[in-house]
Amino acid sequence: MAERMPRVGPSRPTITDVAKAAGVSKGAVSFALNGRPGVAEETRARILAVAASLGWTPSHRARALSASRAFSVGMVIARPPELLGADPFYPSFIAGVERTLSDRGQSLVLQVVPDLSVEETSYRRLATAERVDGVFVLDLRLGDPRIALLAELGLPAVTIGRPDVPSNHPALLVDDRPGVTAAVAHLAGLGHRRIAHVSGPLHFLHGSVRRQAWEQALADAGLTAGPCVESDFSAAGGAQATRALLDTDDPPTAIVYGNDLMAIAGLSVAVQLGIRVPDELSITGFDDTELAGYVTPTLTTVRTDPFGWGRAAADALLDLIDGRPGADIPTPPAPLVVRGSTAPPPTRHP
Amino acid sequence: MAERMPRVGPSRPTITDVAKAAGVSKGAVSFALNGRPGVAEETRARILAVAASLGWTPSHRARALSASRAFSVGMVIARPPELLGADPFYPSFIAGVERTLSDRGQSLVLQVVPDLSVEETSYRRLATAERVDGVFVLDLRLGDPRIALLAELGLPAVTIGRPDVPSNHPALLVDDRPGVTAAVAHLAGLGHRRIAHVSGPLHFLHGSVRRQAWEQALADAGLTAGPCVESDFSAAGGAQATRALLDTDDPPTAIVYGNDLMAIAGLSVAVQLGIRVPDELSITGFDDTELAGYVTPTLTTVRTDPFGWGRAAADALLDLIDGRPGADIPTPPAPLVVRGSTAPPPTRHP
DNA sequence: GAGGGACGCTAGACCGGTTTAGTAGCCCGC
DNA sequence: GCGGGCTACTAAACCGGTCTAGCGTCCCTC
Repeated sequence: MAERMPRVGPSRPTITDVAKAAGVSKGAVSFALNGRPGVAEETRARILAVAASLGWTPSHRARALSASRAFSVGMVIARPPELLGADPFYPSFIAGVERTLSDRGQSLVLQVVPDLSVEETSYRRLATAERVDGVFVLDLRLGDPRIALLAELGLPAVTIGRPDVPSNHPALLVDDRPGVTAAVAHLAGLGHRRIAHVSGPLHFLHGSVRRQAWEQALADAGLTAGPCVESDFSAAGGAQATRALLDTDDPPTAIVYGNDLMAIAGLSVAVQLGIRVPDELSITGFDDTELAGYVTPTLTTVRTDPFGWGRAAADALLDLIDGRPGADIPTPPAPLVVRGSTAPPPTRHP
Repeated sequence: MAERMPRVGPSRPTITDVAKAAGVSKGAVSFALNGRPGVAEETRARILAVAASLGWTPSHRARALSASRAFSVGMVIARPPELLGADPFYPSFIAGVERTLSDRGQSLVLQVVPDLSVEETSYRRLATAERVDGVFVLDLRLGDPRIALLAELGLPAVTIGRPDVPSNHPALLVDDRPGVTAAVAHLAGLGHRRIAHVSGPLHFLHGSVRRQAWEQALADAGLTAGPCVESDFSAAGGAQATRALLDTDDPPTAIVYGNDLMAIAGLSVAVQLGIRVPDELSITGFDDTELAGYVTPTLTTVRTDPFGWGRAAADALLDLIDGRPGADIPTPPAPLVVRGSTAPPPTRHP
């Protein structure tokens, strides 16, 4: 491996060059540039002027080595690539993270791995090579093994959602329950009695929490739990689950989906089966993706804020890394956005 | 800023620790670990054994400083966050990039900026802080200013698509034309004569190239260019453009969209207007996103391979950084996937 | 007028690797 | 028996910053 590129021109000025040009020592330059006391105001101004005229910029690498800091945070996404594209969560979340990071001079190191089998390796690599100062933990799972792994690695972390195993990481408290509860209450209020659910994978905390919220909301409304199909947050899975739900003797009059992608695919299945939405079947999603407002009928769904979560999570992680451990961060409950895909159920015996 | 974290336990072993434990010098350890000649086979084995028993792992930071390499590549995405999520291109592309990078021990530094006004700053920051060894250039624009910027910064780069300004960066030759041509030919073959286009922003190379290909394909089929509406690759834009096209005296019988998202939104608009697809209107997309197969009717579209492009682009960039400049990389033409949204046009005067 | 700070700065260690210059030891040939 | 070349290794410079110890100098104080 050719690790050394041939330097083309005169290389960038270093702090030593600035020191020489200003007639002071390296240390003085470092102090001046970092705004530390111990340098006369006049000297500081001169040093800054020289640095500017030389076009000096700090070397990230040297600072990283010297300060034992990577000035970067990491994120490991373990999803098969074909699933990754369809879900708009990550791009929005990352955009939010970046907003905070660039404000604070840090950067994001992203790792995408195809599945859980290499996930641990990926975290280990980030940690042992000291490429990052901390990580985000997303897509929490039941009894998530990453909590122990991160403790072992001594890597600061912020979880998105509160894990169900003891952890001392600050958590961004994303609670999906109010959204699901609102959706179910909305449907129950319209008169629905058989309200089904198409969930995400139940080993995911968000998959399982949404499912539980659906069940609880039904109980609260005095309804018996309708059928629930565990799916995988994909369009294909949503379509398949919908077919399974509708192809029964006593199909539900409403389906609460774990995310928009499955809901949109389910909507399409209903159309294919000649079931009119929302007249004969009501549908709700979760996420409020852009497309939710542009399908027919438009999709009633729960509006989440991955961008805002990304910002908040990044702030929390950087504070933690800077030695200011914070408490868990609350997020506002996600509101239900009522659109065209929900309506009163058909009267049973017209 | 607290740049130094309190060290909790005994810190990780360094190459010096290994040297001491093995009774040799630092240099010998470095040579042994890097498989260089000049170390007796027996000594090398002993050093490796000691390193392993101490749990030594290389420090990325130290290597970066010493080798004047970041061992990272960068990617700047300039899109408003709300648009970023809807388009599955980037996640898939990044997944492909990562596959190559992790194989080759590099990592990806991602920057997301809300719009073009801060794009230049973002590239400059990556370059001047020497955070990355090279970058990908995506979403090429007409007369793209980044080509000159990267030349000024001396930053190795690989473009996705060939820019229309002179550049000495290797390009991943993504040609959207065959896909669009196939779509138009398919429609013309079905008997369509008025084939419209909803394009992406024309200042983007891919937006403009797809539009030109549509125009050329119409000419090749002996048809006059139908109406074209410039849109923005978003669902909202696609819906609006579709309404504009269909709300005329002589609406097209087919619409070729610049991407799937606009096509799906357009499909929905047609349904709302009571226009049956594909009986009264044929529709084609571009991308073959997951949802394309799960809307009703299923979407005829052009299948692109962002994952494969990511892999190839990353390989090319790393080769370039390693001093092995490569030629432009061809990619196979994107095939048309014929599904349910295209059919012969209605007979004009039944 | 001597002792004691505070200030302003310098010299140099340090982070953890890579890499070059130099040296000891060995075998070889003439 | 001695010069020459090769092998295997050591010592130390280097990458570009941060940070500590220390040293004049000036001013204040008693």
